[in-house]
Amino acid sequence: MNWTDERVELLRKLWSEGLSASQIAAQLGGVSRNAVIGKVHRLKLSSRGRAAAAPTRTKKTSQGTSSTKSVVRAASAPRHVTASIGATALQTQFEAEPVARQYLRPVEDVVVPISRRLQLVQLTERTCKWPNGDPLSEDFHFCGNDAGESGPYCTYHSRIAFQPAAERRRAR
DNA sequence: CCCTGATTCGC
DNA sequence: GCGAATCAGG
Repeated sequence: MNWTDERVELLRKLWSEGLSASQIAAQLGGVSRNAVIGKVHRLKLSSRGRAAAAPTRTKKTSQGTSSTKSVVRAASAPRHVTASIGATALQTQFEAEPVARQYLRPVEDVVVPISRRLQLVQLTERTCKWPNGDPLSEDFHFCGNDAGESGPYCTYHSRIAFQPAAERRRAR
């Protein structure tokens, strides 16, 4: 994959909108998050928002005898807060979505414990793939909780998906 | 362990 | 210029 003008433009857009490098990579397709980050740097459009920082990194180049322990923290700049729920926020949207906004209220999660409300692109092999909502709706998302290694769902949804015969009779 | 971005450096 | 490997942190 090469960086066409269109792809670079999309990269710029998504990056400025606050999407993570991996999310951008997922939407661009054909590139890794590293590629995205590398490109972002080359385009000199890092920072994304406010002040960058003063890393003062002296890494690589034969790291053997290091004695640098300078810890000078610069004041963190005010962040552009994007609506998010959970650690890995969902900031994914394609074109349309100015409609219904979430009220950041976990109220509707009475039956389904806690959903990380992940978008399809951010599911990994360890995230619960239990779908919630109408696939045709903007609100569609996946549970996203830790699914461990034993299956496609988290412990909660595993029980629903793989109900013991006895329990299933009652549920009917 | 999952994830984030930042940097370096061989290609 | 590109991006994997690596680093540093949450």
